[in-house]
Amino acid sequence: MESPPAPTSTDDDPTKVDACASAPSAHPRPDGQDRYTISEVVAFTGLTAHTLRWYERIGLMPDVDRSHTGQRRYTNRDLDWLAFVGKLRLTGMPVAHMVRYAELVRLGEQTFEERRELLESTRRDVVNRMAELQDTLAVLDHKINFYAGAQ
Amino acid sequence: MESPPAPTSTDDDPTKVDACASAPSAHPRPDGQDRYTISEVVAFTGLTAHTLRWYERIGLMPDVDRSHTGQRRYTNRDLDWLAFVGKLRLTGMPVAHMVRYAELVRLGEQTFEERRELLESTRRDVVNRMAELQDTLAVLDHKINFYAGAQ
DNA sequence: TGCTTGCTTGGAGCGCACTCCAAGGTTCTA
DNA sequence: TAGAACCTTGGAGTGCGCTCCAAGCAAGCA
Repeated sequence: MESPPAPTSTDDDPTKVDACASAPSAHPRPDGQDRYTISEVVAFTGLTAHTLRWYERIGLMPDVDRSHTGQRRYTNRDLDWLAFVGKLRLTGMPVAHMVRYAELVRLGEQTFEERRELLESTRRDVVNRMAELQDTLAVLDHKINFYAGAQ
Repeated sequence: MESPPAPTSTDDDPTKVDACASAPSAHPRPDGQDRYTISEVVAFTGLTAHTLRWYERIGLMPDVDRSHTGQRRYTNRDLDWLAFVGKLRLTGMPVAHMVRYAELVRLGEQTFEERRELLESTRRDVVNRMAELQDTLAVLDHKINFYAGAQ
C-alpha cells in the first residue's frame, strides 16, 4: 500500500489484483494455505456457487487457481476481490461496469486513471442515491406520522 | 390533512387516494380542469406510456378516469400518487409491495395500521441501504485516493 | 470397493420491471 | 374532409442478474 498501515491487507496494487483493504476481514487461513473450495467461498460470501462460476465466465473474477484435477481453489485475495465486488453491487453498479473495472485491473498500472474515473463516477451515483433516499425518508416519515397520529 | 398546512396539498386521507403532500409540486392546472392525457403525464413524470398503462393493469394506479371515448384522463391526485410511487421505487421496494399498499389505500381507513407497518418496514430498508452506501463510499474514497496519489 | 457428497461444463430457464407490437379507433389542425 | 399525431388493447418480447439442469468426473470415508 501507499504508506505503512495494516501489514496483512492487500490493496490496489495491480500485482495483487486490486483487492480491497477497507475490510481486513480476518480470513480463516494464512496466506500460502489459502486454497478454498467453491463451497467454502459460498459459506464466506453468501454468494451461490452458480454465481461464483458465472462471475468467472463473464470476466468478473481474475483467473481463479485450480487443483491438479481442475477444481477451483480460491485465495484470500480472491475473497478480498469478492468483498469489493459486493460493495460495488450494493451501489447498483451494472455488472458490465464491474467487468470493465476487472479488465482494467488486469491491464495493469497504465489504467489507474481510467479506474479512478470509473470509481469517481460510481461515487457520484452513490452520493445521488443517498440524497434520493434521504428525500424518500422524509416522505415516509411524514406518512408514518400521519398514520400513527390517526391511531 | 391532520393540521392546517398548505391548502392545495392532498395527503394520506384515503378519500383522496393517499397522494403525497411532501412535494407540493405546482401542477400546471387547477383542480377541476386537471384532465391530463397520457402523453402529458409522460412529460411530467418521465415514465413511459407503456409503464403508466402497465401500472394500471397490475393495480398500482387507482382507477384512472376516462374520456367519453375511453381515453385516459389523469388528475392532479393521480400525479401526486405517481410521485409517491416514484419515491417508493427509489427505495428498491418491489412493485408487488407497492401494489399491496395501493390495495390497502382502496380498502379505506381500517388499513391505516397495516399501511403504517408497511411503510415502517420500508423505512428500515431505506436506513439500512443508506448505511451500506455510506460504507461503500468509504471503500470508494480509499481507492480513489490511492489512484489519485499514484497519479 | 462402493457410496455419498462435491465439483465440472455448456446451455437453458427464471423473475422482475418494464418495453414493444399490431391493428385499429380518436383528436386535432388546416 | 384529409392527414398526422395520438390513444386503445392483449399479448409477446427484452435485458439484467442470476439460477438451475444434466451428465459426468473427483474426493473422502467405511
